Amino acid sequence: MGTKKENSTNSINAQYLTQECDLTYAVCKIGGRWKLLILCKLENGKLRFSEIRRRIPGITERMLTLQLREMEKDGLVKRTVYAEVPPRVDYELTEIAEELVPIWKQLDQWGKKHRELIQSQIVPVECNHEN
Amino acid sequence: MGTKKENSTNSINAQYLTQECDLTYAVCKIGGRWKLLILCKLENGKLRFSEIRRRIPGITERMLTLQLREMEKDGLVKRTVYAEVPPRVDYELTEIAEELVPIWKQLDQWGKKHRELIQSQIVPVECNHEN
DNA sequence: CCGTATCCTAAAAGATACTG
DNA sequence: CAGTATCTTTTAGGATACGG
Repeated sequence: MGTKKENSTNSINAQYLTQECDLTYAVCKIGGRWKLLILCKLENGKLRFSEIRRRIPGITERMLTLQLREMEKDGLVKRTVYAEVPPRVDYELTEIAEELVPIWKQLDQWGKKHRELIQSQIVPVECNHEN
Repeated sequence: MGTKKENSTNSINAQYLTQECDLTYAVCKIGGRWKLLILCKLENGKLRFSEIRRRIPGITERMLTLQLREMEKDGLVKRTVYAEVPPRVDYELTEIAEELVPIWKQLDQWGKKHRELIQSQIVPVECNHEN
């Protein structure tokens, strides 16, 4: 105890961000493999821990917890614990996180477009007999 | 030789992307610590290797090369080599990468806003005598 | 000038078991 | 249900030296 560790993903934060450009700052806050993906699940309202989890195939509980905690700390999600048995916790976007919605929508669109573009280019040299 | 390695940052690519959502795909293409930062330097036109390098404090040649190569492969930057001595190489955004410009601009704006917001919240308990 | 090649460290992420 | 706690693997990224 006392040895803080395992607290932050995107540890770029500490050094590089204090005076760095806002883009780098933003990337550190919402970058990484999971964050945007988690946030976008909350786009339509509150979700419970297990609901988020089910919507993100492949994420472990540990990772989800880690990312959620970090985003809570960064003011991106609001965590609400209900004093019930069995326990119930839900997560929702904060105002500042809501402002990211258009960004990830565009990014999603871009991803789709890029993927299609790339796929149309990699027409294999040897013709695929499937078609 | 033959053992491919050290080829990809964001190696999430391989497995998770084939059928994954477009957002994850996009994150893999332009995520990571450096890519957006590099791309945005090219926003106003071609730049040489050394120029990019100078504009990104803290990046090593190795990292810059790695990221540029990967983005070239992914169709995000176009690399042009001039047969001169001393050698000259420049990089520019591809069309599909140009479409990211509004996205990183918004992200930059968001970063600025978030940073200010957070800073205004962390008003220290003990008043700072500097002001 | 524009990179590679090696070697290395530190994070991120995964597997698994356990708990209030 | 909603997490922690460990442990291990994998990957990103850095330092440095050298090369066409």
